Amino acid sequence: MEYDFRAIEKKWHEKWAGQGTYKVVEDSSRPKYYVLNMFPYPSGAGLHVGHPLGYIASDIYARYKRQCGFNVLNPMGYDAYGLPAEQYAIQTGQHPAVTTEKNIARYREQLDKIGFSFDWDREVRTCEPGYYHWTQWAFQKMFGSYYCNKCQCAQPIEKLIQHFEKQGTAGLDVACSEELTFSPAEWNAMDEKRKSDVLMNYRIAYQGETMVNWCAGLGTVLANDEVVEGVSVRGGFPVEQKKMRQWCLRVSAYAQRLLDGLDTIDWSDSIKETQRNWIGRSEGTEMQFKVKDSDIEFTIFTTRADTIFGVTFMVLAPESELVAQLTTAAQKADVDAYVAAVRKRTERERIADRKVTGVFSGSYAINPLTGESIPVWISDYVLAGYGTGAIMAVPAHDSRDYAFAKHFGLEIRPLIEGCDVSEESFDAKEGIMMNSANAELNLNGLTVKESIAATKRYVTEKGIGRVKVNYRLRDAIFSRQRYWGEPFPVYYKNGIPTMLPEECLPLQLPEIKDYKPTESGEPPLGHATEWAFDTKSNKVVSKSLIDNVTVFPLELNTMPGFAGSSAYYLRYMDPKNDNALVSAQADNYWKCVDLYLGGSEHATGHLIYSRFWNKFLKDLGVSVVEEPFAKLINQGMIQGRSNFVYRIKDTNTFVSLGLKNQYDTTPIHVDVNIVSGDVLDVEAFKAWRPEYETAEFILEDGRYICGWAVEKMSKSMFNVVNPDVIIEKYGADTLRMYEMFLGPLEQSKPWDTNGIDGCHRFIRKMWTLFTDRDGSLKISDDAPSKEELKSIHKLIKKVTEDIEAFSFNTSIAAFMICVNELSQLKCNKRQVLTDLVKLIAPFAPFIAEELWEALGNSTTVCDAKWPEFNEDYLKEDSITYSISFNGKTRFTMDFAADASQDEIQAAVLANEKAQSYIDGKPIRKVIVVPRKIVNIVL
RNA sequence: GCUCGAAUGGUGGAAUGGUAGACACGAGGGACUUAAAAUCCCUUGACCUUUACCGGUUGUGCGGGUUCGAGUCCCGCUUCGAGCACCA
Repeated sequence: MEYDFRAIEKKWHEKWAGQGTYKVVEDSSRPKYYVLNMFPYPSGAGLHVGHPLGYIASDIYARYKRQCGFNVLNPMGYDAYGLPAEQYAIQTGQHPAVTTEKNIARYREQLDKIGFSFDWDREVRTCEPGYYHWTQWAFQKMFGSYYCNKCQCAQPIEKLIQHFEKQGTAGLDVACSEELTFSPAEWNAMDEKRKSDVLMNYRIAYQGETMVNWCAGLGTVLANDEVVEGVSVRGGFPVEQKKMRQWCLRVSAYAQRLLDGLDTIDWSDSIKETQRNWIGRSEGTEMQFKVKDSDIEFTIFTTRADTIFGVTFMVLAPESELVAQLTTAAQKADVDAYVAAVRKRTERERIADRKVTGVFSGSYAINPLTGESIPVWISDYVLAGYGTGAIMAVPAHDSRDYAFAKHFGLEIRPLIEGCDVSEESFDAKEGIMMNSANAELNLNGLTVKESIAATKRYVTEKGIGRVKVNYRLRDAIFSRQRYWGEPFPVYYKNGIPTMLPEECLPLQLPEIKDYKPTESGEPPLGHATEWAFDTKSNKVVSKSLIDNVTVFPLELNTMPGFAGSSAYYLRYMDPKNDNALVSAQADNYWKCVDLYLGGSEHATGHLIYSRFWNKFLKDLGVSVVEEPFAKLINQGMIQGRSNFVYRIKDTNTFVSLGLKNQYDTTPIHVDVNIVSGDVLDVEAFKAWRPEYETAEFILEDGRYICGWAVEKMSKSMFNVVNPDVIIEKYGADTLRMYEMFLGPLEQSKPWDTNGIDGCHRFIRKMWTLFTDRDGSLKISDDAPSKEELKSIHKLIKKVTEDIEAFSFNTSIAAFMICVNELSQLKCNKRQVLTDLVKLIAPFAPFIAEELWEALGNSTTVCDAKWPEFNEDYLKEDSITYSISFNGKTRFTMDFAADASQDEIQAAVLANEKAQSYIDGKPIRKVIVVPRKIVNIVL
């Protein structure tokens, strides 16, 4: 019986499919375990060997858990809506629905070959109406909710309306875009449109006129996490700030819960830290400043209330509404010019060029503690979107204020004893205060910390300020001016956004011919002809029927990519349910994802949105847990290992790596698939590109050696390795083993096909443990020897510990050692080999099934009980200790395994050789390290 | 600038404060073979010593410290990676 992996893998693939081996149903008699991978975007390029890394790791864990008796949910699906899918469609000139379908089929084919234990009956696709029904449903629920700060949860908007009717805004503590004040009478007098606008200020899904990241290159607005350094993450197009009316999600309302939740989940510190940074909680003080010779008051936010006596000017953000109010007639021309100039600058220019700029408004504010008049300036170093868009400037103790003061020649007043502010500001929150006293408040002599507390207390009591917590986290912009996304289930009733009745969901994405985005931001859905809502028949009808009486226009924007990926883990629990996102019964059984695997690049995107979305669903009573992903592992990226050939300049001659320094050469990327062990297949190279057909080579030792470098795996570097090619040559089991063997799961590491032979040899070596050269099974029912039992139980212990710690590379090393030992021992004992098959099953399921069957089992190895470790087999009769003097090993001694430390110590000191080292010198210390070393310190 | 993480042979990487370099690749040598492939065995951090065996020195980015003993812990750097960044 030769190890014919192609036949074996085909056979088991069919059996698994035929027998529904991986079908999962809720089973209250067994504990559940939910393993999940971040589902892929089905891109046009197909999978490369980097993609399945996380899937393999989670599949190993899922299979292990199943063998340990858990009912394991391990689903897979596709994140099919969104920018990448649409960009690919546009590039290839095909409809996104067509390319998406094609790409999914290709992904599925590739995934299937690797032997995953996915329950494909639970597959979800975000672009299918049966799925996005519930994305739209959740959006409607968010629209119909506001966030109560008192009870820290979402509430139905009807409750808020009742409050307005009875009390207006009095006694309200809710999340909002801006603080409004009105009486019940005023509320009741509002017309429908006005009421709608007011409620938008409170809804969790709301429409707001906000500064957005507008990307003309992609023809859409983007969320903050989709923009890096002023350009779009997708495509790298410039992004500018623009005021637009957009749908937004009030993620900021959940900032504190998102922060607190981090302490309850098992995620890496680095990703928690990233999220904490992104949420950016900052505890400070809001203070009122009166404007001189005016009844205008404005509020600033500061974390350094203690420095109030050092304020020498104020600064407003150019976008602030106060700018118009505070600018004096004399300064108006200058201010207008400045504001216009700032508006012209894109985000990118602001980042690239951080010049100090600003303009005086002409007004003065009154310092509430000193009564001094202080000039109010306008500068773009103050951001409109953070705090109140206005600050008090303390140049002595803030480097930005310092730079501004120096530039415009404003006063710098130090407040901390002994600090030198002649060259730079003293920003540290330490030291003893000075120059900080008025008739009622004396901070002099206090530490900075004490002063902050004292000032907070003072301004609160005096009613000139209050303690305030600010967050950097902004609301998520939820509209995209693109075609390929979930349509909003919204129509416009005379300008008032209105939700479609729930029974009309899902609102299906219409087929249109021209789905390309437009530079002006006009959504492609504007081209749809059947895109109006008839409130009489509750049907989508032609736009030509719009009469704004019973037939109204539908929303033209679509939802962003993260909409569909925010609650998909819930849908896997109950993917075919037409009546609910998930049934209470399924939800109560599976609860949350126990193990979530994916890349760390989603730290500030998907992983925030998903947590937010889940918290909202929890408030609604749909999700049963506060945090959706109990444990998160971020697998590292697989990088490419590129190969180079060296062309001598202006020739078609290529010189081997070792000789290239003798010539003037240009390195050229060469396809890694025609290079083996850094040796170029010269004939394949000639056939690779027409221009190389006549290439000549300068060889060393008769071979052409290529150079190499680790780079991102990408088509343009010709270093993409397709898993299909590896599987064809070595089999899926070898691929799985090798991906895990490459290195620690969470670390980025380069793919190097050269090393794969080691894993393939291991698989074949294991095969020969079971079979004779003539192909017959060579299993014996004799009792195993002591050595054999020791070897396999060492493995059981190591592999069990390593899987629990997700240290798969070291467990594979342990397999290699064990199989080597068993080969040396010529072990053919059923008991030992049965355990070996059970242990290898999660890693190499195909060969495990084949051998499991060969051992005479009729069930699948997936349900084979995980072997139990027995410590007795590892016990040794005697242990060799190294005897050291002053840290240097001198000789060895054997002791019984159960010898006590005292016995060992006494025996060593009585030993003749030891005596010769001691040689009458006093012994300071004897250290007996269990099972290892006896160190005698003289 | 702030926060977090990393640095070990030619390569990927192992090492609860206890014999650094497991395991694998690559390389070198050998066995089998007409030959090759496949397979198996040996060597493989560097340096020194030796005909050989044996033996020695040194060695985990750099500089200190704690300890009988440090890749591992502490302090101070260097370099690389990641996140945040006029966030008041």
